[in-house]
Amino acid sequence: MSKKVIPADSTTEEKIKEAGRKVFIRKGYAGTTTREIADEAGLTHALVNYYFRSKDKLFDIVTQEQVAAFFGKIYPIVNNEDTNLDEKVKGLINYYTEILIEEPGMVFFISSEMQNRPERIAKNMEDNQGLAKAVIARQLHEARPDIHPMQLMMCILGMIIFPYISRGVFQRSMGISENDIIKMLKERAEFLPALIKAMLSN
Amino acid sequence: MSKKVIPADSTTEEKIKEAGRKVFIRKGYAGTTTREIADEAGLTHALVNYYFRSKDKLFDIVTQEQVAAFFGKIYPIVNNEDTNLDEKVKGLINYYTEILIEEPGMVFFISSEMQNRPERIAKNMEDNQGLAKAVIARQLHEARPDIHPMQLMMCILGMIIFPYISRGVFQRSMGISENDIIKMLKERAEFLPALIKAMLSN
DNA sequence: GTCTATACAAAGATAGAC
DNA sequence: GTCTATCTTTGTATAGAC
Repeated sequence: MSKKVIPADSTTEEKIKEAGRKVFIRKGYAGTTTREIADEAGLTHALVNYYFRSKDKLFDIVTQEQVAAFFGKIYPIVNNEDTNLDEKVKGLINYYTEILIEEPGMVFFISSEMQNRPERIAKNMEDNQGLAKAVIARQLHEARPDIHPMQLMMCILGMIIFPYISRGVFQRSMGISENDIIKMLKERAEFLPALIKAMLSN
Repeated sequence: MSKKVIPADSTTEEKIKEAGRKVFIRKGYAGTTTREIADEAGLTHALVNYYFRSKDKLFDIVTQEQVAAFFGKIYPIVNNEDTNLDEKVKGLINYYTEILIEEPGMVFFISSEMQNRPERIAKNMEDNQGLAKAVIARQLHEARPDIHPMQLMMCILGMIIFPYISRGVFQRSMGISENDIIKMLKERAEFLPALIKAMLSN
C-alpha cells in the first residue's frame, strides 16, 4: 500500500478527492475547509461542492475508501482453509503492522468510523462473509471451546490495533522518539504470535 | 460514576458545560453548533462565548474532564504495593467495564484524544507518576522479563478497551441487540483475567 | 458581573455566466 | 466543466441594558 501521488493528468474529481484525503488526514474534519482542499488541488472551492455535493460527502467517501483498504485484505487471510490458526494470526499481525506503520493516519479514520458509523463497517464485513462465519472463527472455537470466538477475536484485534491508537501516548509517556516507537511496533509483530498462542492454549 | 443531571439551580456556566457535553457526545465536534448548545441549556448562543471564549475551548474542557475521569482512578490501582499482578489486572478490568458500560460516549473522547492530542494524556499520566514507573510495570517485568513491560501494558489495555471501541461493529456483524453486546462485555470481565494470566505465564 | 441584541467574518453551499 | 458572485449558516465579538 504505497502513498498515493496525484498524477498530473488525473481528472478534476480525482484531484479533489486526493487533496481532500491529504488535508483531512492532516487536519481532521473540523480543521479542514473546502477552500483549503481546493487550494491543495489548485482549483476553486465551488468545485468541491460541484463534484461531491458537500464537504461531508467528500469526507464520507474518503473515509469509506480508507475503511475498504483497511479491511479488504484480511478476508482472504481469515477465510483461508489451508492455514492454521497460528498462521492466520501471523498474517493479520504482519498485514496491520505494515499498513499502519506506512499510513499512520488511517487508524484515526478506522477508529472514528467504528464508533460513528459501525453499520458501514459491519456491512463491509458481511459483504465479505464476515468474521463470525469465517474459517478463523471455527479454528478459534476448536482452540478454546469455552470462550465465544468473537470474544477471542476482540482480544487478538485489540492487541494488534490498540497500540496504533495509543502510540502517541506511549511514545510521549516513555519519552522516546518517533523512530523508537516504530521500532517497538515492529518488535511487537515478532513476539505477539507467541503471546497470543499462550493465551489460546487451554 | 453516574450520569450527570443538570440541577435547576446550577450556574449558567455549569448549564452550558453540561449542555455542551451532551450535544458533543451526541453529535461530535463538527456536528455541534454553539447555538444548539445554547438551546439545550435554554440560553442565547452568545453566552457560550462569554463563558468559554470559543466552541473549541468548551470542547477542550469537556474532553479534558472526560480524560481525567477515565484515567483518574487507575493510578491507585496500578501503583498499589499490596496487590499482585493478577489483582491489578482484575481491578483494571472491573473499573473499565463499569465506567465504559455506564458512559458509552466516553470511549469516543478518549480514543480521539489519544490520537489528536496524545501529549495531554501523557501529561495527565506523568502528573500521576505514569505507567512506566508504576508498580505494575515492575510486576510485569518479573512475570515476563523477556518482553518490555509497556508492550505488555498495550496488550492488556488493548484487550480491555478495544471491545468498547469496536462494540458497534461486533454488535451489528453478529446481528445481536444492544443488551446482548452488553452481556458479552460483562461476561468478558469474568474470563479476561484468566486469558491474560495465560498470556503472561512464561 | 450577567445577559440580550446585534454585528461581523469565515466557511459551506448554490445559481448563473462563460 | 469551470469559475465568479452571492446566499446562508455559524463561530466570534461587542455594545449596551440590567
